[in-house]
Amino acid sequence: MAHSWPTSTDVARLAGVSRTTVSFVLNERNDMAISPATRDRVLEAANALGYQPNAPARQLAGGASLTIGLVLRQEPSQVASDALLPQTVQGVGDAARGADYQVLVESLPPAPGGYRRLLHSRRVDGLIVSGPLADDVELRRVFEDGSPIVLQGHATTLTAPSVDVDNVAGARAAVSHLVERGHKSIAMITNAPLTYTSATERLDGYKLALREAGIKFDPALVAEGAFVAQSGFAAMSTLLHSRSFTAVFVASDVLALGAMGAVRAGGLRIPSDISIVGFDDIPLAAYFDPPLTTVSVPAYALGKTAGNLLLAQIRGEPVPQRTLLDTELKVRESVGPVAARRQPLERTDKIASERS
Amino acid sequence: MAHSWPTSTDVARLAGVSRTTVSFVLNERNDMAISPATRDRVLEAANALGYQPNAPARQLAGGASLTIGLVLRQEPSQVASDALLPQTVQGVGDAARGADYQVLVESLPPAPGGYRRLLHSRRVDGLIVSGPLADDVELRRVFEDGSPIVLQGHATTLTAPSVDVDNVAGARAAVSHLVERGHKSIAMITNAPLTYTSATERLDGYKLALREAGIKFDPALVAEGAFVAQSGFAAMSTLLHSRSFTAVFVASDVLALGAMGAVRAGGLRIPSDISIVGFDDIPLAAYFDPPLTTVSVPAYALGKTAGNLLLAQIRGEPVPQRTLLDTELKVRESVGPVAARRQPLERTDKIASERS
DNA sequence: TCGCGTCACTAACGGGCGTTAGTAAGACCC
DNA sequence: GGGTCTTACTAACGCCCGTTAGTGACGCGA
Repeated sequence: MAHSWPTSTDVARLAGVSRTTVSFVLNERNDMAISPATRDRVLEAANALGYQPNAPARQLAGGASLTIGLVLRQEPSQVASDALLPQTVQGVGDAARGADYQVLVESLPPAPGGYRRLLHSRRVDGLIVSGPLADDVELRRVFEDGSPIVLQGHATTLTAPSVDVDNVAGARAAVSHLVERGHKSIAMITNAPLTYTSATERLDGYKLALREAGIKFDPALVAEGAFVAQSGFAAMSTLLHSRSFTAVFVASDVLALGAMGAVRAGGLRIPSDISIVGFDDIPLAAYFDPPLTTVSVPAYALGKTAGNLLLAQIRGEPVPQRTLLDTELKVRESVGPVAARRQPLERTDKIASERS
Repeated sequence: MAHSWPTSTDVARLAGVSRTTVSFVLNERNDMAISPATRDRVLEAANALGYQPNAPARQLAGGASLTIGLVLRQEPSQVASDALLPQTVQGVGDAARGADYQVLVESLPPAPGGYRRLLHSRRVDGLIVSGPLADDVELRRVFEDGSPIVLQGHATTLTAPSVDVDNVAGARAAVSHLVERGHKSIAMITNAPLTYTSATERLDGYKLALREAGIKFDPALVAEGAFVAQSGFAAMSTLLHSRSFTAVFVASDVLALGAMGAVRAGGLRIPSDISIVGFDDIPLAAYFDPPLTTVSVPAYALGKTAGNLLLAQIRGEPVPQRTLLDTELKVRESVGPVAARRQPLERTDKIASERS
């Protein structure tokens, strides 16, 4: 089917030199002297043939794979609703391109031996692992074996370098913003189950801001969400029917949109009845109704930083164990002054109904 | 840094056989007779050492790269706001995994020689190219050279196999739905500039539905959008101030959200004053206010189909030149009966202002 | 006992590249 | 003009695997 493309032997023959000379010229090795005339002849020949070095052969000869692996450990439903993923992937890609590397994306290999196969078979020089890892024994083994690895977005017992956004500080800023506007009764909807470190960290930031404001933490004001808008809708419905509060910190914009729907379904208005602050600043957040005040996550930078750290590690450079990127509070229109205290909503069945 | 992992020689030594025997056993070749006892010894040894064949060496010995390339040609800003991209990538990944292939993602190499380098250097066995290609001379050359290629989402003059959603039928269904509800004055906002085939196809579907309904096409009712929500906001503002209509077909959910903001900014309500139908059915569309009636695009299937077609092509099987996937109209709450005719809005400066 | 066929394996090569060791040719010195 | 030093190159090996040709052991019928 496909042609058999030219090899360095062809270039050598055309230029009338040995294959070794071709290799020296093309790899720009200055420790070996090549006359300018020969050099030009070789380059010209390579150009004329459209020669492209055979990557696997090159790697076999002792080089690197020039490829990094990006392993997405999250569930398919999670990645589908992860509005920041494209930006992160782009960041990784740009970091890679800067070092002439490629990116191999492996979306969730629950199969045992997943990492090992990739590294071991020399397909990749290192791995960026994103998503929940909990106590991934295999990953630990691979890392302790000396393979370059960068964790993205999740702290673990692993001592591998990790990159994440400063979830605690971001959540704290979000809740402090509500406090500054006079809110004292502030609920929270988590972005994920509390087995996810990003969820616990954002919860910690919430608690911290409350403590700083002298507000007592009330566990009943915290509802657990999970990745998709529907869970934000459900969590908000529950909160509205069980407790009274004037503001909510929803630790994910996607869930915040669902939560806003639940607020409306309850006949309340944002921000006059309920104020909302989100987290992530997905591209659509500025177009919610009302535009969502949220904590901006530098998704592109997250990917780029992870990529650069991995590349540094591959080059054998020392790398910090934990890198936290700053968030930024984007103030829009979903937060208002504190509303009059109200009673929890009455139960009505239709409110909690799902949407397609 | 990283260890030097076991090679097939190590396995052979441990099993007390030759390297060739190891290869026969591991590749399950039945044209060569191996005693069960030896077979087991080899497998055991491989297992004990955690042996993993060296991919580049294997490829050099005549095999394939077992990798397909996914080339994203769209602008960074486009991919950032492409809410369906994660699903598409997952589809491609699943198709690949089924054939023991990996996926190499190359996000937009505007550099000349981009495709060639990838194919030519034997890094990938084939390419899925998504995004605008217009008249990509280089891609044509590569394809005519016999390299397996699948185009995703864009018709061109190229005769390479392509996969796309049936944009015309989808748009037609969307607009027909509005017609059925009694609308006769229907505007449209395109999802992208008309140099993009997906934009012209959706426009064609719009025209087709109008013609079927006996409604005259009015170019002044069509505004051009471009990928991001802001452009939907701007296009809608323009339309509202220049023309009178009762419904809009916005050929992208992301833009539809922006458009909805413009409608509200004009003091109008959805669907009582203006009905809206979107396109794409992004995960958040069901949580817009009101929930958006839209044309559902099977993003995952799009990726999976593209992957499967490419793999078939790599295997040398015949492949259809054009594959169109069906859309499905999701009826939600953004379309109502036709409202009373009204005059265009008065010009007010603040309405067209940007949002951060 | 020889010839023949099967079984179970081994030796050796090829793939394309990087690289080390080595060689011929010219320049230079006394 | 024999020796050393530099310049400009080449021959040959290794990376690790798949694969083809070949070999020795063995059983069996004539």
